[in-house]
Amino acid sequence: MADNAPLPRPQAGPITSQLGRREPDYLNGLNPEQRDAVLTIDGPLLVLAGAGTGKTRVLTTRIAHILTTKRAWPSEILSVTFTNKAAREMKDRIARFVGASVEGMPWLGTFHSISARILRRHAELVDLKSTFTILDTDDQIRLIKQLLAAENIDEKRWPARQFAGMLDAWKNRGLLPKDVPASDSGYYANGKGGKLYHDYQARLKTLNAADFGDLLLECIRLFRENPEVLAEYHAKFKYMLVDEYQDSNTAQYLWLRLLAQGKPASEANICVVGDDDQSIYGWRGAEVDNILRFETDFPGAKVIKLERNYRSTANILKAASTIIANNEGRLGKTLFTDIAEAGEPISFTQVYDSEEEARTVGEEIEQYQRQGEALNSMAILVRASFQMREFEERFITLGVNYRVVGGPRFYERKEIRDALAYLRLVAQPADDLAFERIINVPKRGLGDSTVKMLMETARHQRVPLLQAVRMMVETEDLKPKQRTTLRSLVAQFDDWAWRSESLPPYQLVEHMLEESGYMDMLAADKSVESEGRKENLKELSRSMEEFETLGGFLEHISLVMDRDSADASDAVTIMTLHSAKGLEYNTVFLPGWEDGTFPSQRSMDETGRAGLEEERRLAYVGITRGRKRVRISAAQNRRIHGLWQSAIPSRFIDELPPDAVEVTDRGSAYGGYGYGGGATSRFNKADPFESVYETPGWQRARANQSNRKGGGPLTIDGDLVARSVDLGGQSSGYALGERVFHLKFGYGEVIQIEGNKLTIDFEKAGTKKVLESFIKKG
DNA sequence: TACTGGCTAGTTTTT
DNA sequence: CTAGCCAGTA
Repeated sequence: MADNAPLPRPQAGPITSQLGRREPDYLNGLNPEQRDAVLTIDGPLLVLAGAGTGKTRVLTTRIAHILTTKRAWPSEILSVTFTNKAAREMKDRIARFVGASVEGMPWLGTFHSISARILRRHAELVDLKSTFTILDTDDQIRLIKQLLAAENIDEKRWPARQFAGMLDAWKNRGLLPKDVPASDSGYYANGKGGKLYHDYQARLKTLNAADFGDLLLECIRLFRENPEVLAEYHAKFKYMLVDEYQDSNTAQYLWLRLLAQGKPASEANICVVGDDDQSIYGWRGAEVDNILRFETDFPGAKVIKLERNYRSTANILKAASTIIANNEGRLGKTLFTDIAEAGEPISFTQVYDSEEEARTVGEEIEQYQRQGEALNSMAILVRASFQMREFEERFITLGVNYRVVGGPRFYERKEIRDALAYLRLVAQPADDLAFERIINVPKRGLGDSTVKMLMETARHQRVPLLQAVRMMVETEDLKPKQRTTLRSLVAQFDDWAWRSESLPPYQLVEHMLEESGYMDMLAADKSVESEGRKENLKELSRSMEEFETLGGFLEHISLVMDRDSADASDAVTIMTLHSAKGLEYNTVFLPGWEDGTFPSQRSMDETGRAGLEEERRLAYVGITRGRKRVRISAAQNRRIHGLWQSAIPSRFIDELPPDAVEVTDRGSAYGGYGYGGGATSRFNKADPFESVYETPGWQRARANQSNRKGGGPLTIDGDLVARSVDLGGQSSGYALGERVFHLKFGYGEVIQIEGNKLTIDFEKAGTKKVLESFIKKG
């Protein structure tokens, strides 16, 4: 963590210099609502900030205001964000207001980094040591696999990933092992889910480790079980601020509530900022309800809506607002702008296939570039990452510079994780997961059987693996070859541990990689990737230069996993809609607006109407990223899982306001079948919304369905799916005991029904949970 | 212990 | 289609 360093005492200078003025500088240029949000600092406050309405500005100015009016010291403000990027941006902006003295805002950070900080202070109260390791998903899976093996659970049938997902969901909901309802834990591995969770937690304690979920969950437990600790934080935090509140999950909500309990709810100095229309992480446990319920949680809360948009043209705002208006259960905001000119209409282009889509987008990008637009000001936002490849390929042939945001992150790359495992083991010799990772990397001739033996000893003696190695090399149990290898490995680690006292971390890692043979391994590797891997390791060492202690660096990498694209070159950005939240571009391309792709079929199948609404919010996020220009496209044909499928334009196209949209249909020119009677026809109707279900898109959707082979249930209809989900299993088209047929699994019998998910005992494939839409009556 | 073919599964991912 | 994982073989 960058702010781990001792804090400089805040300087009174810049603060007092602001006092005595009637109208501080930082209030200049704020609109009335923004100003209100900045100045209302006592009592609960909910700021509903639509896209591009100056949310971050309000948040940072508010902090600046609290500081300059001396209502609190930097260390007395708790300010929470979801991403490191947001935290960093806030720090930078506050520093600009108040001067460098704020560099030391120690409690400005992500939920996770702040929780980790608190936990390290009171680690012993939650059965950890303050040096505990933070596990990432990779370690988590490895650990779960071990537990599954110990329980003799078939990994094929009960994948570790699935259990990791369940664990995550439980922790997101703030549930300790004892709190998980039996109906929940009973499902996995025939009722062993609860026990596994319990064992998993126990294992974490012996490893002196916590996973991401634990950072919050254990913090909550700490507060609940130790009121005196909680009281300490009540006294400490005079003001609380939360960014992107719509993305908070139950655990984060509980965490905040506990910390806000120092005062009666109606007097809590808590300010949450968010936009219910940009809640796109429901599938990850985010509860939009948290923001919708704020006024109930904190009675008398003031609500301020920021609706004046400073980013986009009127046409873009109109399109976004019209689409999002189709959602129910909103707090209801409408964006508006002062800019008189409507700007370019949103364009919608239908193309023959995804290849042509990439070609078209490529051409347009080159055209805008010729007109003087920087590639940096253009972005392609896709629903799913598989859509990216086609654009990348096209840009390579065109020679257009591009940058992909997302994908495997730097710290998740294999070679980086290997290097980190070496470092972790030096910092924490009890880190068994790290040990297992590198014991045979590079290859040392220490295979499964040796590792098994070591683990056996470790378990019996109740010591970490590295310690078990020390014991084993003194016995005759190992084969001579392995014994020699292990002996020198231990000696190496002792040497590294000793060196770590004097060498700065970046030199230590270079030394270790060289000495361990890792670099030799890469040098011997003739594959294309090995060069890149070496580069990455160099980059790792470079990034470590600013850290003085190994512990400080490790904390940083486990929590601050951001992929800083330090790349300053001019390039088009390709990324998912999810990662685009919070960003803006002059020109935004939104390809792949086909029903099934976007909105994604799976979202609708799994969560029905709620899923569709979240997809719609994604559309809203996508459109509002554009400042000047938004260009939507849909392919008539797309290859999914290797086979070509014809697709109809997204239902969201039908929800766009016709007078802000311009339609072209390139697809028909290529002999593809267009839809309706000419591309623009449907937008010429007096009121395209008089019946949404009569629009060509829908008619085609319906026609498509009745033609589907097998004539399965209408899964494309959000309403129908939603109904079956909402009624909690009563409305399934299937009955318990019914014989059904699944294209892949064959015949089987329905043994459980949950909404549109059926558990079926297949004759050949065993028991599986499948979506109703994938089966038919047998 | 290390490699290679066959098989399976296949959204979104702030920490 | 294709990438990642496991099981069987050298």
